[in-house]
Amino acid sequence: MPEEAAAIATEESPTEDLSTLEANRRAKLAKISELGHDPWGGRFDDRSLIGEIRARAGEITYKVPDEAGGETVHELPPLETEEQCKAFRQWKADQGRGELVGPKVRAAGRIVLHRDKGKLHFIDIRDLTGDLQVMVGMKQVGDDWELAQQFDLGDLIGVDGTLIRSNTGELSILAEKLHFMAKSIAPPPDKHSGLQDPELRQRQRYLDLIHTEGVLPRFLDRTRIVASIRNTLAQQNFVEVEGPTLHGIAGGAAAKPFQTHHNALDIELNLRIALELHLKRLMVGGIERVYEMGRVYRNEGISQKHNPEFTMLEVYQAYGNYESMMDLTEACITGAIEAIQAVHPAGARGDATSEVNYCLPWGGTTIDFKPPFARMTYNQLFAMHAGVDPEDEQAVAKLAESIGIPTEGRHPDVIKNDVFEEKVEDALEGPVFVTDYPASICPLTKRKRDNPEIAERFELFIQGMEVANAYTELNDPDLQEELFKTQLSGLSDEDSMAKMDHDFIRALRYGMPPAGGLGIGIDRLVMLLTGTQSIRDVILFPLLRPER
RNA sequence: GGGCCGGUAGCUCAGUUGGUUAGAGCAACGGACUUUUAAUCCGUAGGUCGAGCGUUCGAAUCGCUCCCGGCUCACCA
Repeated sequence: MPEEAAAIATEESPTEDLSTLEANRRAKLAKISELGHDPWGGRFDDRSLIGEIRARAGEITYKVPDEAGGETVHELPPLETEEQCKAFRQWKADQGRGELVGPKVRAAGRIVLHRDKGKLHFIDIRDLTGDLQVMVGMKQVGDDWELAQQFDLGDLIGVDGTLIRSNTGELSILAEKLHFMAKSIAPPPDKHSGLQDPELRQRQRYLDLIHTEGVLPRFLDRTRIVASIRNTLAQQNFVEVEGPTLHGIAGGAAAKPFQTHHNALDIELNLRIALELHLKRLMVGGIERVYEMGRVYRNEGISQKHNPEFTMLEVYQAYGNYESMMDLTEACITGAIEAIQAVHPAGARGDATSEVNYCLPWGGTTIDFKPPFARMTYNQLFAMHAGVDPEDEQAVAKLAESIGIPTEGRHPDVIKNDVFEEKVEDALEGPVFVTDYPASICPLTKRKRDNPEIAERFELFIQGMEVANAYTELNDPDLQEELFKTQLSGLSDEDSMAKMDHDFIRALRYGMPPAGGLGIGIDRLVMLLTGTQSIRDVILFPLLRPER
């Protein structure tokens, strides 16, 4: 053979033995077709969820025919311990005849374990609601026995059979008819340890959902939390809307936007960084209680608490103020806790009562969400955790210097706030509503009537994380315009004119009702309510570098 | 961007001071088994040790560069 040809042959062979595992699975796929089954399945009506099937365990009986031609129906004893199972097997043997009788059931799921014991296979299938054992016996399934030989871990199958218990008490479907739904050509991860590499877990989230314990329930909890918040808001007559995500001017927060371009209009656009300005326009339009829960995009760093796209809830309530938003925040969070606990049996969390447990695990500790949450002023917390009188500018500046915060030529309140972020926020285990912020660091907030130094604002801190932020909103268009200009004063005229949202100011000039406004970071709230330390574990597909 | 740690079979991981042909479990393949529980038992096959360059008689192991990831600090909110 010429050298070149040999080189080509070896170059090509890697693709072929790239995976003998895959080749084996493809061979079985072909065999399934030969046996007259569609290896990619089809509609499968009237199946029950595994959770529903498990709930029917009590219907299983043991029928013993008697001499008169009738039969005696025996209820099954508890079969939880080895002794109980052994005793039941002995009892069955003593009866001489009789059989387990259970309801006919139909299930579908993914094969996650496979124990092949000669002419009887034990197959564990998994669906959204849990796992269930299927017993496939050569005698019981007849022609489908050959199909069962083509099953691999990861395949999706359907089963018709009788719900029974095995000799060891395990609830099982004794299969009578098998159906093939889809072949897993790619081999699944280790059946026991699953995926460990955090990158693979995020990149191939589908595998993580199937194989990593706790992942699917956590994301289902996320969905329940979101649904519950919508419920709470609906009950209080808030109207959900959908604002634009493409903004000419990305306003409503101080963050770097992602930039994009519209071809037909030939204009530059930004992905939104906040929901605020359009929701306020809608309040002008008469939607007095309005909210949006949606994705915002910030072109900034990634950390355990930051993903470039995240879900934000913003709520505005006409004729309310920041204090109305405190009650609403509490209602949303406690409602969400009740919603996720309603689906987890109380015992599963080691809690014998059926009452809602507001103490949720977090790292090695717990967070007590029992309402009402603590409410403390900014200055109180400052004195408590920074150990310095917040009114004493000299002492605050001295403390700032000592922890490396620059003070030269900066506003005392700005220095104070740097110290607050450094010394106080991390110490706030919470939940605690921090109120009465210095007005100078909250330019877009209404001030207290009796004390213009204090802004009507709160932030909710839990475990050092800022979870919610609320204001009594500014509705004076002239003042708003003024503050926009001040905010942009560092930029060139060209830039500042470009960034001034004139339409928003124009809207305010038609009169926006006085209102309370609230923002909640949904991802962070989900982290706290599910005991998850990383934001990437509550986002199904966090941003990753492209695969190389 | 800085510091620390890591990348070995499809998956989970060992691999000594640089020393023979790189190992195990699971998964796969062949065989036994109709009540198993990560089934078990016997046998077989499976590797560009992240990539490249270098040091050396000899490199998974040492050095340099790069790629990828994790943790952490910084940045950002």
